[in-house]
Amino acid sequence: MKLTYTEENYLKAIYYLSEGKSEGVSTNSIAERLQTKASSVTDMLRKLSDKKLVNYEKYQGVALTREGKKIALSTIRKHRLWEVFLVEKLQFGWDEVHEVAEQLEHIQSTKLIDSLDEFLDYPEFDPHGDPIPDKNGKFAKREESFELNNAVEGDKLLITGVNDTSSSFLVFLQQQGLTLGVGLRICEIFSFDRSMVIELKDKRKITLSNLVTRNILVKHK
Amino acid sequence: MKLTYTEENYLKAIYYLSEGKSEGVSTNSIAERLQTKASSVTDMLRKLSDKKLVNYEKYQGVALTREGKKIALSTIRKHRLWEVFLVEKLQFGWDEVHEVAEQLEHIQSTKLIDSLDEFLDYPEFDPHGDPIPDKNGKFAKREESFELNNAVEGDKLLITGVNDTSSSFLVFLQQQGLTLGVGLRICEIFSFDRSMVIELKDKRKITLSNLVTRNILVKHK
DNA sequence: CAAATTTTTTAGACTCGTCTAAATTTTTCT
DNA sequence: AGAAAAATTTAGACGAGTCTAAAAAATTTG
Ligand SMILES: [Mn+2]
Ligand SMILES: [Mn+2]
Ligand SMILES: [Mn+2]
Ligand SMILES: [Mn+2]
Repeated sequence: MKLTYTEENYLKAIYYLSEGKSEGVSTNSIAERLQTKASSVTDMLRKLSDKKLVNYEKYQGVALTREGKKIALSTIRKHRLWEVFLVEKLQFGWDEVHEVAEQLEHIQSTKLIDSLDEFLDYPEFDPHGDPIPDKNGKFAKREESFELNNAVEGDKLLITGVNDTSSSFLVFLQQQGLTLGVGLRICEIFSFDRSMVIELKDKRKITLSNLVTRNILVKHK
Repeated sequence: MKLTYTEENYLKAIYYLSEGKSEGVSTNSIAERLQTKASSVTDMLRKLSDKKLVNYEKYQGVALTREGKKIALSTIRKHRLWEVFLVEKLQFGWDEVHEVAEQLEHIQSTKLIDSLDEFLDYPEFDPHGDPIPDKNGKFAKREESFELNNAVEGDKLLITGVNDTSSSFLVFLQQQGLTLGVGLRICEIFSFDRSMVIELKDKRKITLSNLVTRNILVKHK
């Protein structure tokens, strides 16, 4: 089945919006995510439904079919592999890769993506710590990660990912030296606003607001 | 200026068709090259003309403006750099790269292409021996290359490129061990059909028809 | 040179993805 | 429940890129 750029983006959006949730995904949430109008979404849902990529009933929200999910995962796989390529091989910053990967993920060639996977030595996580589906759509589990704001004083942790992948947040983390794989220790947590003082390997102490700690994923060292 | 995939393909086609020639490029030749209809070409020429990317007068053929040529060269640069990437880094065969490069050439990111160029160590030629324009659109000259059918008995030569980049021709050459950089010596030329017997480094002798030799570029060793 | 042929453009239509405005259905609130 | 609000779909339109069929211009030929 040959899909357009746009159809793939819709499937990916529906996949992300349905993560966790058991009900169908709403028209408005898709519209918001794709920066388009609800009426455009309705049109596309009918089209994807005709192609048996989603189960869609008027006013009832939408869910991916097995085939639709397969395509969404394949697109996510391509996106994340390209992000690894950009960071590892072309020295992009982790805040710079998303926009380009958004284009590269639509290149159609099975051989290309499998060769790229091999060239990158079968990475399991992208530059933001998100797991990369393998050829069959299986994820490596992001082992016992949790959000930094749930840690307690004294914890020694490693950064494994981020929840917010916006450029501004990533640049902020980069400036503070907080990147994937960096180790840290919780020195102090202020209960009145849940802000935290953490210490890095080089003894530098940094204070992070709760907004920040909620968006950093860590695991125990 | 943000161009569509299709507009870039038209500019590239016009560039190739105008190489050498001094008159304008004909509507029909563009249609044939892009596997479309003359009426579609006329529509697009008007559009490109409005954007000042081509000089177009009804019934008079078309030529690229300075800006149009710049975009065509940038697209060709991207195409050829991606082809080098696919062959050098991802182990594609030289017959397999064109189709994928046709997609990759439309990815929009200056940083991406400049980083790729650096990553590949600023290659001057693509896997078919075609020169890669630099950032400013300047080509490395393909030094004193000529078509193999113009060689004479006894010549010792190196393969520098091909005229025909069709998959079937490239697979044929590959099978015969005739790839870029391979050395050969002309043993004999049969005047009745201009077919040639050549000898490779490993002493293997191969007979090539004139159709083949016309499509292989060589230089003196 | 005038007729025949070829090339090119125009006219009108179609698909895709989008939009605005209006209608309809569902949900929320009093 | 019934009204108000919110969510969703429908109707109708548009631009990009394509097509076929027909008209117009240019070129070739007798
Ligand atoms: Mn991304
Ligand atoms: Mn995308
Ligand atoms: Mn090519
Ligand atoms: Mn192309």
